[in-house]
Amino acid sequence: MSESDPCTPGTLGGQLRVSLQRIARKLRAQRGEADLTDGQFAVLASIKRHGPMTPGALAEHENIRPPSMTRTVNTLVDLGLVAKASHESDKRLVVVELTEAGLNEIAVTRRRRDAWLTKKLGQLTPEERQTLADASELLTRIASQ
Amino acid sequence: MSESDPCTPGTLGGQLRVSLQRIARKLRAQRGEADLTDGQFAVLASIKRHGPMTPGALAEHENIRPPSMTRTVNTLVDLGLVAKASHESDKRLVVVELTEAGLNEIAVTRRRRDAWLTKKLGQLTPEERQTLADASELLTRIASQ
DNA sequence: TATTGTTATACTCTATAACTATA
DNA sequence: TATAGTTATAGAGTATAACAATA
Repeated sequence: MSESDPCTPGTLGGQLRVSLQRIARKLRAQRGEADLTDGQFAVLASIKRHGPMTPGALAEHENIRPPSMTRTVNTLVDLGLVAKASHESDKRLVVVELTEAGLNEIAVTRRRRDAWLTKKLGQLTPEERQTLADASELLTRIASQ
Repeated sequence: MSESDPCTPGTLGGQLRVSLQRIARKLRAQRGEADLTDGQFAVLASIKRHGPMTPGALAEHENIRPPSMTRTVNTLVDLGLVAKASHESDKRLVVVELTEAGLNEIAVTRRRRDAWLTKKLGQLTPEERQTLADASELLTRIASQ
């Protein structure tokens, strides 16, 4: 009945959820004024990771509806960060690909967003950083299931 | 060029940020149809944690502007989850407090939101859960600085 | 005159439904 | 007929600016 045993899945679940949401919120708050929104940046990162994709595939990937993705993609096109190409064989399809500027934007934005967390991590001990590195892998595994 | 040493603050920062945002997003996706929004729930949790507060204080707490908080609070009042009272001495102030229903809503929502993560944690080894428990504390410390 | 809260209004991101073009 | 993408329109949630009440 040690309800407070921190390693019971139930107890840990509640505690971990709170800490994860709190830090995620803090991370989000580091976004600069002229920065891309989370949704816009996620599209760039998705294309970089998985290669050029159709708007439909991007929408499914980001868990939003196709019309919303059309808007996001058009914004990115206007910003010159992605380009639309037509599919070779199936003319219904649009393929969204990164431009040079888009690729560069990913690097710049990542650097800026990492800065806050990197600074905080520098204040930890090597052991604590190792714990977070291990946790990072576990969380990625959980999230991908 | 061990750019990939996972315990360098810089490398870990990028990797951890990605995993944190991914899991936070997944957690958010567990929100049910009839569930409160994150902003609404945060208000309830904030009042429970810190006691009755003015809309202004809540707005500052949640990093949104006062007019937005007025809207959120009014929605919660309509739902019967909070109540507005007037301040004893300063009649400009409104004090927002939890109702019984609001207190109950916190418990129910927490239980529902914890369910998904708890299930995932049950599939880990005790050692892995300990790692996440340790990480949870570290992340809370980082977020509160 | 300063402060607190609210109202009026607009912008962003998302959604559903209807439309166009292609298979 | 079915599918991919888009356009049209609407609903949250947030913001800024202007206003009312109180200190």
